[in-house]
Amino acid sequence: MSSPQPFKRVNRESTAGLITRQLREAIMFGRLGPGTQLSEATLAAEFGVSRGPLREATQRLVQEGLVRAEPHRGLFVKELDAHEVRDLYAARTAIETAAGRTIIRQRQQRAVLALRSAYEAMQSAAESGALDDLSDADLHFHEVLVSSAGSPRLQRMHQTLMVETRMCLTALQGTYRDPEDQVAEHRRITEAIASGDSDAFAGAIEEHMQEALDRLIPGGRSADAATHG
Amino acid sequence: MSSPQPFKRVNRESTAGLITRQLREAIMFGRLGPGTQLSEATLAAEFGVSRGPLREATQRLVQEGLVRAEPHRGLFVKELDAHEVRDLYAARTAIETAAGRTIIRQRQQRAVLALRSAYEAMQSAAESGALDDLSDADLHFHEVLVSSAGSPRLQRMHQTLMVETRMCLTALQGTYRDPEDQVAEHRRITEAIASGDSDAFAGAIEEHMQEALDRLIPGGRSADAATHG
DNA sequence: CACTGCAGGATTGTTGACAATCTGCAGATT
DNA sequence: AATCTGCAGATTGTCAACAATCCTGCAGTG
Repeated sequence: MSSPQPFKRVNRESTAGLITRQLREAIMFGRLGPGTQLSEATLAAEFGVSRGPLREATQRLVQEGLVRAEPHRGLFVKELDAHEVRDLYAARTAIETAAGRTIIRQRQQRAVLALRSAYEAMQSAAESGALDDLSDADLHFHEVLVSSAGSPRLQRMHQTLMVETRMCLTALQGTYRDPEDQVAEHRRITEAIASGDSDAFAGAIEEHMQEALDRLIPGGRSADAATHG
Repeated sequence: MSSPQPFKRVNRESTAGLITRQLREAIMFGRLGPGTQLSEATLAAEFGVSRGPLREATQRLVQEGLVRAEPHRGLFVKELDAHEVRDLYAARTAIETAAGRTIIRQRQQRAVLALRSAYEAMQSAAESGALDDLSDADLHFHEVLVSSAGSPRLQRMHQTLMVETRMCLTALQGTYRDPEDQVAEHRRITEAIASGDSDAFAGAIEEHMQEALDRLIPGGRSADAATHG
């Protein structure tokens, strides 16, 4: 920013906001596994607050789709079955494709630089063999992709999806993947954007998502539209 | 649907849910205009409930992006400036394009039928000169488009966007538009999907959104990326 | 032996009151 | 005259208790 502004804004995050963030992270990284029931009283005691702010926090997570609320029953961490995971990646494909196309249409050089930088972070993480860092860099790459499009709404929707993505990755922690491949796919995405080839980019994203899906749902092929509300 | 299910589920909507819906509608249709401050105490009294459930309801609206919360200041109905409206339609374009492409890829005949039906509803509304009905049918068409893709996440994100869209339409109530054009654009969209031409469809949607934007922001052309945090 | 009805225990949904914070205005000061 | 200080009023943020609802297990009955 151009204005100096020597002091940071004082901590103005609401209690509910703090709790929301902590719970979200706990869910993301599997400390609260899928299906776990969240007891308001227990959590409130743990956080050292009353049930009011805690309720507010959980309601936010419900709206984000991370927590499922059954009336008078309780709150449960959402479980992602194969169908859900497919939907998640379909939604991500939609958002990220749109973001990339926007970047290409606007010929945003800054976005290309940011993506290259994010890509290089992945590369060095892969070289040093830090798999956790590589995973982080991977997610970060996709966040940069969407945020570069400059659409607050797209970005907000994407953030929610990325939290769920992290849940998936946490779930298959321990599974292995060739870091080379992982980096190469992102290289293709980056270069497609850099060269301004919109269709090549869309194809690369599509393939990338399919790749991820195949790893997450080994057996799953078709979505069988039979039981389809 | 095929399963009979002779009884509807008993009314199990929480108080907060009811209030959320009412507030949302009030905002959508301009009964609570942009910038209006929402007083918790006043609203709670009007709804005849305590501040607890009401707070829960407003929090949901905040997360949906319809209401802006300033800490210790109050809640304000969000105002959509030109930049926001552009973003809104960009996001809609992203979602609806993705939905249509999915439908085309899966060759969903049912979706084509549903779209044709929605299109015909627009047509008859246009012929009878019922502009409000035409407007409703228009929004319904886009909802059908997205819901036909069968992606819960896409649909949920789209619903939020459609509420904001309705806000925009409410704002320019009284402005006129040739119903013929409006219907024709949706005809092009429908036929592009029916014929399976993915790129033609994307073009039709793009153009449709641009058309709407031009009407909403008469002077606005470029998004000037200068002040772009 | 299977089904129905009911209390026990626990959880959520709701309420009204209390505390912290912000805005705007009156009054004092330079 | 302009600016700063402090108070009043109003609003939100938080809390602990009350009421309604739901699940579980057991006794009773055909």
